[in-house]
Amino acid sequence: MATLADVARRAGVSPATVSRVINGGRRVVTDALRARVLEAVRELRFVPNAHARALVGATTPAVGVIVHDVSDPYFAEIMRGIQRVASEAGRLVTICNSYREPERELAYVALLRAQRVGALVLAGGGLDDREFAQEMAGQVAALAAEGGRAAFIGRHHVPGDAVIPDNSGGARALGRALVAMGHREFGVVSGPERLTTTRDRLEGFRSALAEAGIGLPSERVVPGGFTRDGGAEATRRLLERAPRVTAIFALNDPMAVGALAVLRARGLRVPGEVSVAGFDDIPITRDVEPALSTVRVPMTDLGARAMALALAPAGPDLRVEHVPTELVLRRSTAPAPRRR
Amino acid sequence: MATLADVARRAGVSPATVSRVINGGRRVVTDALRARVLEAVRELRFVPNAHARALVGATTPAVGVIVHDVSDPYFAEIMRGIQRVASEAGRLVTICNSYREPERELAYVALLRAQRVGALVLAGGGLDDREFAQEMAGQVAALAAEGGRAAFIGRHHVPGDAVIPDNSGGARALGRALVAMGHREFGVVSGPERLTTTRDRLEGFRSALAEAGIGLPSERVVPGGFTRDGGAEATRRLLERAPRVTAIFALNDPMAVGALAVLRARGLRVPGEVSVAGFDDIPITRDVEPALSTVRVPMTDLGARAMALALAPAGPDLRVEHVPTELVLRRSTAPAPRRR
DNA sequence: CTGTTAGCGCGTTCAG
DNA sequence: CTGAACGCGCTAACAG
Repeated sequence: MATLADVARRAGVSPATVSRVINGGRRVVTDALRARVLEAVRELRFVPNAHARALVGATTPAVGVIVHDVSDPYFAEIMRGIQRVASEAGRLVTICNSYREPERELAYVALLRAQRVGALVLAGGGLDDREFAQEMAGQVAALAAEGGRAAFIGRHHVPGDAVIPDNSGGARALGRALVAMGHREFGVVSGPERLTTTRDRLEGFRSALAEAGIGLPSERVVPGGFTRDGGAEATRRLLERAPRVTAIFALNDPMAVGALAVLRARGLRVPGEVSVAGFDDIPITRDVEPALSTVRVPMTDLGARAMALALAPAGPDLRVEHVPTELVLRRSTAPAPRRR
Repeated sequence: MATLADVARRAGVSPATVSRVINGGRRVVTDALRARVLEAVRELRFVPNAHARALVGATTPAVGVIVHDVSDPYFAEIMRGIQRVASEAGRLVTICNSYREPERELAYVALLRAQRVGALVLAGGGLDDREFAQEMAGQVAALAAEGGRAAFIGRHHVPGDAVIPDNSGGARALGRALVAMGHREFGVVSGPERLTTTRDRLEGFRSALAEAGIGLPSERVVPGGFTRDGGAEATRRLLERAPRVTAIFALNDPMAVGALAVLRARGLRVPGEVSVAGFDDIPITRDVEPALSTVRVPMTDLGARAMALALAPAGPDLRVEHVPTELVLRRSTAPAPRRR
């Protein structure tokens, strides 16, 4: 493969000159030479070796992103914002799927550090795990020591820049709305228990019910994976335990879609007999039947802000941005039926 | 940042020994020394610089994937297969979104080459563009010359290993089925015109209609972006031009979902007045109302096969695998109404 | 303006 | 089994 030295030889100039032409912010090379060099570059299909370049301290064009799963629409929307900001900064994004495995997540941070990405965004709620948080904090500190910068999306137990959606407040608003509609028998299709996202949403919802003196016994909170099928499975279990619920809160939209599918299969009318609400407001919420009530999280914005933080010049101060969420009522929620 | 030399100093050994411990396929280092070294590595949170490593010819643990857009469920499913095979091979996947911009796609190939990923999967149909194909062929050849390997998903005009779904055959099967249901007035919600995927699906559908002596005038083929909104927009234009169609074929599922939304908004019953079909069989097809008829493309399998090809030891032979597709009829298609 | 020189951090010879 | 020395491809300092 062609190297800078090859190009220099072919153009009859020194390596340094070729380097100047290629990186040439300044017009420090004669037009005649410059033309000869560019010609040689084209003929040889020369691409400067990014590794050699990074080795001498030049910055990498890449930034890194670690998400749980890009096939999850939540992260897909976040990616859109990330990509927009990165593009504007002339950076290329490399994405890594951790599939919620802490070990893989750490391995990816190491990989991206090894690749010397200057900026790193960690999307996806944090984990309530002391050991993991410590390990991650160490990695992030190492990255910072190398002149890089990491930004988290969601609440984490790791010190670092972060953009945090108001999960608790959104869930509380939803809870209040359902209570106002007369619901008293609630069920929650919950997410993985150790995620801060799960905890915050659950806590907000609980607090709204508590305001009205309504309890939410733990058998009414059924955990599952944050996916459509996870939601379906949890909904089945919930209906076995509490067949008389009139409102189901799924902790994210794909789970809510799974809940709708199960209710339809059982012949329970939504929202006639049971109301259903999700969280996030992913695009599909408008296309299911009935259209899904949910809490809008400005996902694209979240991604854009986090990328901007990660791309900002390093500094000692920790920047944390809190982002509001918004209740969106559609047709899947309605006043509670007289009785079930 | 900690370097290999730092680790060596701390452990009281030579850099070469540290290197051997880290890459140590062989047991060429005493257990005692090895332990000292690993201890130092941990304390310093040392991560070998991937750039320096790549520079001396070692392989990276990373493999690269370039897709149009991971937020498209089609690619998300493909990613699942890719990730599975990569994980089994102990490789980490870095994903790049080209957003269908040829220039960005080429830039990513260069970036990944520069990062010395040994294996590269290019997902997403090819482009009918001579210049682009040539440029890409050059990049892929350069990658091969460096000992790497690229595999394409979909039909491309670039010589290389590939996994190709039977787009044409699937569309033909769908066309025949609709004809058999008595449909005669067709409309197509089409994709970006220069993609081979668009062309192949369109061609297959056309050929099925032609068998029955039915023409498909070009004003009945309305192009749009391969997204839900692109489909909605194209459907609106189609309905203006040809208000009496009884069957709409959207060239992928998200577009079909957009079509359903528009038809619902206009009060046209599906499938009572208009039948709708998509392509790919992404998960959401089961959750829209009515459930969507489509052509199943084994996306996960596509990804897995392509990754396996890219990971296979280099060889001179070109391997191309053709993968069948399968017609899936659900509730969005039905016999043609008597008249409209 | 251009060429020469000296590393960046690592793996890999080659001696010991 | 271990250490010393070299060079991967490039950019940055310094001369000229």
